[in-house]
Amino acid sequence: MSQQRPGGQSGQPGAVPALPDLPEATVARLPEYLRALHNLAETGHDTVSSEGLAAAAGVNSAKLRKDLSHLGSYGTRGVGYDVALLIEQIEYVLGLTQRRAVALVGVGNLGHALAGYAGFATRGFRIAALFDADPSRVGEQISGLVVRHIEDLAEIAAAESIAIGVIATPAAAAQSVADQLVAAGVTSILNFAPCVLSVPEGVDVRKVDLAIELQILSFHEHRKASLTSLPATGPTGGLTALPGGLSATGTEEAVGT
Amino acid sequence: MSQQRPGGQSGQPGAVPALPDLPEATVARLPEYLRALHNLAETGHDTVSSEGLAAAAGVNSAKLRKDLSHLGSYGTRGVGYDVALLIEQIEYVLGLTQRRAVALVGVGNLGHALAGYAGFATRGFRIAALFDADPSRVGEQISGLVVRHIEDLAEIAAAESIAIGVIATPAAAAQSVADQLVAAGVTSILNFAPCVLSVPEGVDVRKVDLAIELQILSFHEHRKASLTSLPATGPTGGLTALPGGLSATGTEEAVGT
DNA sequence: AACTGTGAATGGATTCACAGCA
DNA sequence: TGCTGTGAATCCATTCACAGTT
Repeated sequence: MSQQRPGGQSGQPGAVPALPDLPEATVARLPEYLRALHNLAETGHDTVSSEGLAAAAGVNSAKLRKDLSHLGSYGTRGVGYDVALLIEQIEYVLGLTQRRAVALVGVGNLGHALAGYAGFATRGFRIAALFDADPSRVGEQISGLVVRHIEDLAEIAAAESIAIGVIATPAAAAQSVADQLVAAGVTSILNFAPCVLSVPEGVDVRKVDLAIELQILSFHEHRKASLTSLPATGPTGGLTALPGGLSATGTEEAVGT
Repeated sequence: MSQQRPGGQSGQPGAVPALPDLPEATVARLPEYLRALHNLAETGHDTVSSEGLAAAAGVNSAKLRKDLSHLGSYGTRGVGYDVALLIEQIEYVLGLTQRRAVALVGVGNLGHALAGYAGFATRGFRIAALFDADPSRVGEQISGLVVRHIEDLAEIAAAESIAIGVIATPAAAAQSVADQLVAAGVTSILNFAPCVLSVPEGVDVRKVDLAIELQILSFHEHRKASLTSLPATGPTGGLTALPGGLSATGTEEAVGT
């Protein structure tokens, strides 16, 4: 449990090291832990064991402990983790101690829904501005915000200190929008358009493609169907008919990314 | 390998070759390759090199070749891959030779958007029915479909051969909806509600949590900011606003990964 | 000459199993 | 005793580099 921190070892109790560089897989799970912790806090739990939190987050406990150990986080042996403290630590690491301003570009079908999505507001973000390229949409009011023309992006992004952009435009427009976001100083992009974006070094892009998620499920449907109708191994290549071949999506683990 | 084409044959399972069991990471990338291939086909390309396809899909060429080799797919050395053939192979493996019926539960903000999302229709899926638990929403017409009460789910799922369900309800309702989907014979679930679902073995769940995606980006923002400025600070219980908010100005020069 | 397919090497992530602390 | 934190072992994924094919 002894953790080293780069630069200074003041024995400040409860202090968190600067920013440990976490494995990406860990980073991707921290938000899920955070959500589970908030649930626990609301239901009156002050402490929680790794087993309990792992169950609430849909992972196994060894993974959870390893993830938290990367934070340098302290649980108490024999007891568990302090819920409130762990929430603080994770929120700090994720940079959620400030409410981050987000620009949303594209107020079509999906954009409308995102603009109204309460989950953003309740989990650390503030949609600070809406943009669209279609003049007939500019001026429209959505969830208390007026849609601005994309040309105003740079100006507003600077004024509102916007560092995160969400692209909810058609694929054809996405690269151009990304370029404009980057030019306006945005360094993180969440892209809902079904296309690859190219951005300069130092800009992070995450992609959410709804159809791709369904296609992955479709693969598993296809495989399940082919397994039930072809109990024995298929032709070609000496397949292993091992029962362990299934990707177990049991009652405890139901999530993947 | 004697991989036959899906072609106009019926979806009779006995007639098709067994599916190779692909690494999950490969499965998750195949839809992206497929999208890139469709783009290439539309722009008149008959063949494509691993280098070219990799660029279009946003991966490196070694990974792409390894992925495709798992399919048993044949490119031609010295030439590349046949675009049309590769599309067929990937669509076959992903189970997209049939248009799969999908049930969408929850027609709130997000549900509305999903119901109208053209990408589902153009990429292998048919939204066959909409459901909601709120009686005031039942009967409403969205994108040509009438919203049904969730109680009718089992009946309609059977009639429409629905094996895939999408949950776009609030978190509080999601587990109950998942149970009902499973009871209705659904074996794959795409969950947009921010919660962990528990489902029986054999049911696949994928989760999309929009706030989590932003929180992951937030982490990277935080890290970028901490690299360019402050050394070490942390919350010691009382939240002190972090020094140096964020200089949103430019600065796309900085870190690597 | 150009490109694929793949064994081998590397690097990450997950899991195991237990030492050590409350 | 009950639980965390962590080295060691294992598993999976990525990358390298080149043999082999057209």
